[in-house]
Amino acid sequence: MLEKSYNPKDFEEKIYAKWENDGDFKPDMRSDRDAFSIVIPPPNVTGVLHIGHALNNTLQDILVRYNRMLGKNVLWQPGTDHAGIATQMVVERNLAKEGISRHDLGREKFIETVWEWKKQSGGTICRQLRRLGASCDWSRERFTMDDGLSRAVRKIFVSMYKDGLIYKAKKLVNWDPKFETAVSDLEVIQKETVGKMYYYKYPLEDNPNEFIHIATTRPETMFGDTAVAVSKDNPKLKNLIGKNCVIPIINRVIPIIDDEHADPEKGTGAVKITPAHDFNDFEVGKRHNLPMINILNKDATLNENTPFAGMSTQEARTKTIEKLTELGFMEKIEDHPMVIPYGERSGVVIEPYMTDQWFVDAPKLAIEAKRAVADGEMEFVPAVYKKTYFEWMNNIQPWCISRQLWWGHQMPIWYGPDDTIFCEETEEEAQAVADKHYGKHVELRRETDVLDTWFSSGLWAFSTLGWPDQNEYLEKFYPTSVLVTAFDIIFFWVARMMMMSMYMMKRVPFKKCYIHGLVRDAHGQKMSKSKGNTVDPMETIEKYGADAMRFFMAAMETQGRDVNLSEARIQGYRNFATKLWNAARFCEMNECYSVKDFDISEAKLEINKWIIAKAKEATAQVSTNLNNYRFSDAANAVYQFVWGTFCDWYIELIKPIFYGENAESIKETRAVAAWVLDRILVIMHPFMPFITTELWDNLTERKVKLIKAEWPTNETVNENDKSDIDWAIDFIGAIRSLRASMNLPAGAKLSAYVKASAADLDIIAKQNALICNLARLENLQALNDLPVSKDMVQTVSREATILIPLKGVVDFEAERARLQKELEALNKNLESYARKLGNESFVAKAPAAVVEEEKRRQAEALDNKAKVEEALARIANF
RNA sequence: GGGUGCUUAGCUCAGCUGGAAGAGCAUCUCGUUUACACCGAGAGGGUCGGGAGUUCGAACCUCUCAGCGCCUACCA
Repeated sequence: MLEKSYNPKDFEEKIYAKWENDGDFKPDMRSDRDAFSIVIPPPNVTGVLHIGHALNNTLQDILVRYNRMLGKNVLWQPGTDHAGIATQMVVERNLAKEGISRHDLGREKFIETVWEWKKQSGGTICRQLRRLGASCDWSRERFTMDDGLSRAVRKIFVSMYKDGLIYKAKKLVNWDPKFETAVSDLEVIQKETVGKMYYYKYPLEDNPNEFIHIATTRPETMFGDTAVAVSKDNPKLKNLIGKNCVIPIINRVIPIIDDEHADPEKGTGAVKITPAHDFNDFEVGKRHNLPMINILNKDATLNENTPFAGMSTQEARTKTIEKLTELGFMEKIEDHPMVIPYGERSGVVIEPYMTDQWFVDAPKLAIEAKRAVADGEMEFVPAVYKKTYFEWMNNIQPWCISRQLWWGHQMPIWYGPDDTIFCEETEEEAQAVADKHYGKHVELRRETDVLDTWFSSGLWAFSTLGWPDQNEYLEKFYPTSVLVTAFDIIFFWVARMMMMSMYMMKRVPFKKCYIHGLVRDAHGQKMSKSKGNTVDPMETIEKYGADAMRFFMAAMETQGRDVNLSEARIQGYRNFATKLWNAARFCEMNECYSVKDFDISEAKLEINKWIIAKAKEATAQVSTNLNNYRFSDAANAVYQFVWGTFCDWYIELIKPIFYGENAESIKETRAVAAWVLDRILVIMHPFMPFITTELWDNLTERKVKLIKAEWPTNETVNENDKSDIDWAIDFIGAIRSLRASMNLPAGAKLSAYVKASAADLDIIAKQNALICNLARLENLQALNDLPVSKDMVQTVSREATILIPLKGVVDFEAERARLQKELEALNKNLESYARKLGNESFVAKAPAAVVEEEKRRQAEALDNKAKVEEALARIANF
């Protein structure tokens, strides 16, 4: 027996453990069925499940479970990302608590500590994914720093290096002074702020009483200036070109040059050029062969090339202004809106910094990655994201992949004594090549830099499947079927996977890419810790169950839009689960058990044929919508069928059968009810895997597990099977509505009369008991020649007129008002029909079916109007 | 600056190829019935941001105005 109430805590974790132990998530490698595969967007190993993961993984799990039930051979490949900076940060923070820095430990020992940490605490997010119900094949769990995946990284690195797609260059890069490493453009967050614009002047070398006026937001960088640029198109300043000016304080002489970068309209028209600390100036410097003076240390303090060595940029800025003011060069300071770059992880100001770094030739790799999308080999869903993808790919810059961190894939680069580079997959190979190169044994020095985390993530689609080793998983599951991810990592990850995969595999990593939005709070505000509006999905699961949260995610996921999290709505879906639970209890109490080999086509009762047709229809809707990644439409189709059709109508309609005496009918109805409930469990399983499994396992002995039950396809629905009961439902609705509007006590059993076509009367005759029961009627009979009296209220359902005698209790005023209102509505509609049908071009140009439909409505409305007028006439004098 | 999206019922949002405006929550009535009050029945509520155009017909297509958002960018 099922418990009296739905309590997800009783079974969710238990059921998950059983699935996993039974190996239900593993693909069948001997099967030759179609493959369906997804690689999980690897969460950071340091991560805890946040609400965005809950959405992302719910959607994946729905697709995975659906396809598994469709009979495909399914692999959902899980794993985690080593998350270079993030992880190093966490471990460093832990060490700091004990007063230790990573430098105290040294590189090797530190890395050991990170691995130790991973062993202790790295599994959190995977445990949480299990709690959510994610049916990944955990036996294949991978980590981007695993031996196999590391080998993949080295192999592709070497290959790209040898193909000239990876190169070393001394360039300005985004430098994070906190972690003392380069970061990529994408890891820099631009924040709008109101800063200051500083105006001051540099004296000319040949005449210290003449000045060139400068405007800058960063006066402290003046010690790195190696020129001042003006445009030759600037009539006021062009005469200065070719002269020299003097940087105050340090009294260094620099040239005034002509460069298009100096826009006469902006600032003072003259720009100080600091090639080592500004991306634009760097370009100017290259054009004019200017010296590049580095004024910063790795931690962004000023170095000995400045008078303020050791100070932070802020301190130095204050000092510089003081000094300039003192010397009389300062002119004015204005507020100035500007954009300041911050490190995504560190939160500190990013400095353009001149260093040796390694780059991937992204513009070249982008060519094939773009072509694959343009040719439809990889398709974005929704398609708008294709634009975003191309927009970025068309403007892509070389990708800085080297990081001066310790945690990550150390680059397979070795330097010879004369700094010759040897790039090989292993140290032995590099040594061998080097020895041959030098003609003798030499000492090699390994590059200390590690790779950007996203380098290894870019290989995820094939490295997790065992590449570079040829194997059956790679064979069967690559390219993967679909990647499900949020739009914020299209560039970080999706684009890089495309580039890496097209380069190495010559095939797309996934055939489709489903992009979902962000999870926001109930009012569409972005969730953030500072606003205090974050929601912990684990708490939500604790409170309402994983199924309720999953259903919520599915029901709210409309293509590409953000999801607003509403606790009320999650509670609503918990209520939905309760509803299903109770419906199942109803079936159980009435002995509706699945009948082996029961043939639904043999159902004879109208009501049973009806629900079977509706169930097939709902199944088809869910299938179609899931096939098109329309999660909310799929979820709503299930919801509507289960609650609105099965519970609200079918269960109510079959109660009289169960309370009656017809053994044949009871037997058939029990079998059908059980069949429909089973069908519900099947089509609901991808959304709510736990409750459906619990019910599946408890209601009857089963031959198959629900997780592997067959998802029905290509069923035919006989429209005739639905029509009578649909008619009766409308009819019951009309009576209920009439009763409510007339304030007739629910308890009062009434008689009713009907005037209708022979066909409709036939339905009434057949479904009399059923209608009377739900409409609370004593009896319902055809109105033949029965005199119509004033003591009757009237309503209309489709073409049938319903009359209910109310001896002496009719409130004529209320009834007149009600009928009058109905009449007005009909007249309004009739006007619109007449207008349309009176329009010659409508009749001539609109499709015949549309015109016919309009005519039918007109006829129906006219008919109803006559009936209402009749009723009004009847009570006219009371 | 470039790109891109949004504006529909009190709230949060659906509405796929243009053919009589929908859901959930909230609100208001009413509760005969042992599956369920985490419930049931009924009802009210929208000139689909403003304007113009295309069309027989527009929430949907075009233009325009207004407001909001996101991504991206080197404006000293």
